[in-house]
Amino acid sequence: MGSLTEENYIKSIYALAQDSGEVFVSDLAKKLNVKQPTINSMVKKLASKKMVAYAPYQGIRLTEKGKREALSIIRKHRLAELFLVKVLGLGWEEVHAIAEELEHVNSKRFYQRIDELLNYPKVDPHGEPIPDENGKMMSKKKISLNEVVEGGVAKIVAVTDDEKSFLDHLNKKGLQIGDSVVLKKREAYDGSILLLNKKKTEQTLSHQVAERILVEY
Amino acid sequence: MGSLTEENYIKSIYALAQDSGEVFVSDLAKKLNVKQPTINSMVKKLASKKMVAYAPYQGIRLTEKGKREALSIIRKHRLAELFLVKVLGLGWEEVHAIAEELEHVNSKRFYQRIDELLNYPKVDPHGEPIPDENGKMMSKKKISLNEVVEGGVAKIVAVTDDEKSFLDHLNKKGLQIGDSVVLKKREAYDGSILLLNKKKTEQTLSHQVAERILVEY
DNA sequence: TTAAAATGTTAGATTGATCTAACAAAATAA
DNA sequence: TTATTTTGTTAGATCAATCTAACATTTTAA
Repeated sequence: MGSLTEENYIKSIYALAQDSGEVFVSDLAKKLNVKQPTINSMVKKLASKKMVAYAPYQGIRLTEKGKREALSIIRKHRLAELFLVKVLGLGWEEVHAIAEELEHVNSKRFYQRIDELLNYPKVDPHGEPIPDENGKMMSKKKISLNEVVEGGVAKIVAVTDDEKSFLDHLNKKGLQIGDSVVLKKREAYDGSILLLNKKKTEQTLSHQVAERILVEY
Repeated sequence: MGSLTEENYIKSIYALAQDSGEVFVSDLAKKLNVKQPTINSMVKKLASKKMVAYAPYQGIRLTEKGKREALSIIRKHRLAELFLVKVLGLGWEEVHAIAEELEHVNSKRFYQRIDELLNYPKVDPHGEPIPDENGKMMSKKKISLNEVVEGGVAKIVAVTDDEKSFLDHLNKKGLQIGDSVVLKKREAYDGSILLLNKKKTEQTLSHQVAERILVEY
C-alpha cells in the first residue's frame, strides 16, 4: 500500500488509460487538479516504486504491479458503491463520493465480507465490472460500430481486419484503437455512418468498414 | 472537520480525559506514539482553532467545540463497530482496527443509514455507549465503591458529601475525582475496604466513607 | 520549415506533521 | 531545601505534497 495520495494517482492513471490510451503528465494534472510539476515529481516517485513506467512525451504506463494496485482500489470502490445501494439503501447518485473514501479502507476481511454479503456481484450500480481479488473482471461487451445507436459514444477497442489498406483507411479518418467516437448519424439507405473522431472532425464510414470496428459501449 | 491527524488528537485527548481527568502533553505523546514537541505544536494549533484550552502543567482540556468533534468521531467509531459485527458478521475482536478507519469517513448520510439499519442502538459491541447526532449518550452506571467486587477497577466520578473534612480525608488517602482505583480486599467483619490509589499506594477506607464515593464501573 | 501549441522540467518556496538536541520550569521526594 | 523527576519549550531539520516562476523539448500546424 502506498499513501492515500499515491493510491489516487494510481487510480487516475488507470482511468485515463482506459479512456484514451496514453496518459500525459498534463492529463493527470488536469484530472487531479494539481499543477504539472507536482505530477512530475510524483510520477518519479511512483516509477522508483515500480508502479509506473514513464518516458517524457510518451506517456505514463502502469506496470503489472501498478495495475494490480489500481484494480484492487477499483474493486473496493465498486463493491462499496453496490453495498451502499443494496444494503444501506442509498441512491446510486450519492454513493460515488462515499465510495471514494471507502475505497481506501485497508482491510481484506471487510471487503471479503461485503463481497460475500452481496453474493459475489460482477457489476456495480453503474454497470461497471467489479474485479475479483486477483484483479480479474468481466470485460465489457464488444460490439461493432454498426450496433451503436445515433448519439452514442463508443470507444474503439479492436478491429477484425488487419489488412494494411484497412488500417491506412482508418488512419486517414483519424481513428485509432483507444479513441472515443460519437456516432452522429446513420444513413438509412446504405447504412453508412457519420461520426466525430477524437479530434472532433466529422468522418463518414461505409457500413462495411464500420462492421470491422469493434467498440466498447 | 480538521485533518485526519487532528481528528486523532481530539479523540485521544477525549479518551485520556475520560481515563484520568488531566491530560498532559507527555500523556498524549505516549498515547499517539509521537514525541513531545510534536504534541506541543499540534496542541497550539488546536488551541488556535478553539478545539482545546491549554495551560502548561495544568493539562489539555477540550472546549465545547472540541468535545462535539470528539463525540462525533466516537459515535462513528462505535456505530461502525456494531455494524461490522451485526451486519458483516465480523468478530468483536477484529472490528476495532477497521472502525479506526471508518470513523474518519465524512458522510452524515452513511452513518444515519447505519444507525437506522441497526435500529438506533445505544451501546456498541463492547458495551460502550453510542452518542447520538447531538453528542448525547447514556451515561455509564454510577455505583458506590461498596458495590465494587474484590479485584475490580473503578473510576471515581463523584462524591455524595462535600464537607471539607470528608474531602480532606480523601485527599489524605490520595484519592481524587477522575482517579482509577483497584479494590484489593473487603474486610468481612466491618465492611472496610483496602484499595490501591492512583499512586499505587494501599489505603484503607471505612464502609461509611466508601459509601459516599461514586464510581463508574 | 518555421512558428505555435503541447508537453515537460528545474529550482526554490510553502505547509503539515514529524523528528533530535538542548534547555527551562514546576512538582515531588529525599 | 536541595536534588530529582516530571512536564514542557525552543530551535532547527526532514519528508511528503503541493505551489509559482522560468525555462526546455517535442509535436503539430501554417
